[in-house]
Amino acid sequence: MISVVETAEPRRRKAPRAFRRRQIVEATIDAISRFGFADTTLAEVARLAGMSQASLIFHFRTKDALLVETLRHLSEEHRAAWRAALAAAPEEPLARICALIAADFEPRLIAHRKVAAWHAFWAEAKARPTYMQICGERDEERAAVLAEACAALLAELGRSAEPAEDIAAAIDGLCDGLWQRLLMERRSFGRGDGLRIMFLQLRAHFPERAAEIEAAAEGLSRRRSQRGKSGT
Amino acid sequence: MISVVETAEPRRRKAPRAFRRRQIVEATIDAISRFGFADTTLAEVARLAGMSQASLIFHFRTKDALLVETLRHLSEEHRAAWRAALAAAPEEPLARICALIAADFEPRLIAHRKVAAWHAFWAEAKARPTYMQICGERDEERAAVLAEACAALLAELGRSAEPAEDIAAAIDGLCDGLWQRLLMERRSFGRGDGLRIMFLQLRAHFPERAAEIEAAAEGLSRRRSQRGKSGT
DNA sequence: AGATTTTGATTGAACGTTCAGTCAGAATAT
DNA sequence: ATATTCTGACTGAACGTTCAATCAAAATCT
Repeated sequence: MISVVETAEPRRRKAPRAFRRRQIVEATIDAISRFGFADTTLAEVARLAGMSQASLIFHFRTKDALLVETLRHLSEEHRAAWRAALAAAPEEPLARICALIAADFEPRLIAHRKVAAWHAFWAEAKARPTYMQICGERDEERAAVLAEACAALLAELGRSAEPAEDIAAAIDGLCDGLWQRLLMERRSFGRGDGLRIMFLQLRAHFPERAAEIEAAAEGLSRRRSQRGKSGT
Repeated sequence: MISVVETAEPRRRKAPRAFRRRQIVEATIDAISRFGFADTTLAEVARLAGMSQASLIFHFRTKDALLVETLRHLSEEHRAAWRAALAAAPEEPLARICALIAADFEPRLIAHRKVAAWHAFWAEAKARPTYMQICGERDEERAAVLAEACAALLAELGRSAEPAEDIAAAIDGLCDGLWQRLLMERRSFGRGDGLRIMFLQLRAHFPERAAEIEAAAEGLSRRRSQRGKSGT
């Protein structure tokens, strides 16, 4: 439970730059999730990464740069996940919405380490404009796609008068809220619970398509069991 | 914008214990909301409170104790708010649900300072069991009341088969998610937006009572304008 | 050999906490 | 009423610790 990434030959030097950086970023996520943002020190990150404190400073110039890189890593991973899910989904509004929701609850993304780190950055973002910007970019893009899909679906249903933006905001907001629950009630609240509630809400917003939504939910909980626990 | 609580005679010594403690707690909320948890130092809190660093330690024994007291203060304030709202609401399930939602968006509670501080504590909670416990107590109680009201409402509507707990979780989760948006998009997202989306979701869950819900929403946005900005 | 990567030892700054002492006002004595 | 004692509130200066960052030397790779 100490080192994050084990190599076959434990003492290989001169690992590729990118590999070491990634290794350090993962250790940073671990440190933040275990000790919180305030108590995450370079010494602790170095211990978790299995290397010296000076090495961290060699690869990232400052602690701040390391933290920014870590947030950017989380952000990119999340963006890649929902983009891939969207690309794989059929060109149909409801399917796209379901894909976005499912992507947000992929086991890899909601691993406790990462959810904890996300929240730490979010909380700190108000004080650091850089964090705010990185988080903001990520959210805006996804929110736009979701709102678009909602608008298209409402048009299909002859409900164009209703505010697609607000329905999208409700879906997006519930995602965030359930992520928070994943963090706070790790033992009693898992991926299956989150997905179930998301799709319950989706059915409430689009009762005409309840059957399809139910089917999509079934498909998801079938492929993976209740609580996902994969790492990266 | 510097001192939190202004007194008529600015330099009165020997202020009542409780008064000073409160003054310090408010300064702590300010410091956390401005600089983040990691950069909140006793020196800064002292500056904001307009007194010496040593005085903070005199009133609270340690920095940790001050932080715990601050979290407890936020928690109590929130609990008092929804309990009062519940007491004032008619003994009718839907009205109780509306009251709980409205209470969560009272201007006093969603002042930027407080939302920011809440999130900072939530993020640190995973690393500090004490925080987790204080946050947990608050949530559990409210969630139970909300679930009960949902169950009663479903019974009224002849929909007892549906999972009241999950609908309550969806409502609660959206509250949390929208709070997060209040924090991240302070400029573009206010109390009115939050309430509008909350009631949109509520109408989706209980379409039979859409008219009443609409009326409740109207009543709220009428009494207070779009974005509330009260202090304390 | 020369460039790159890694590290232990070190440094200066910042932090929470301690402490001896000041001050104002209440309590008590005269 | 005035003087004296006592106590809780408050402070500035200092202490010991912790932390991010530096650096020169060692190890490794090309």
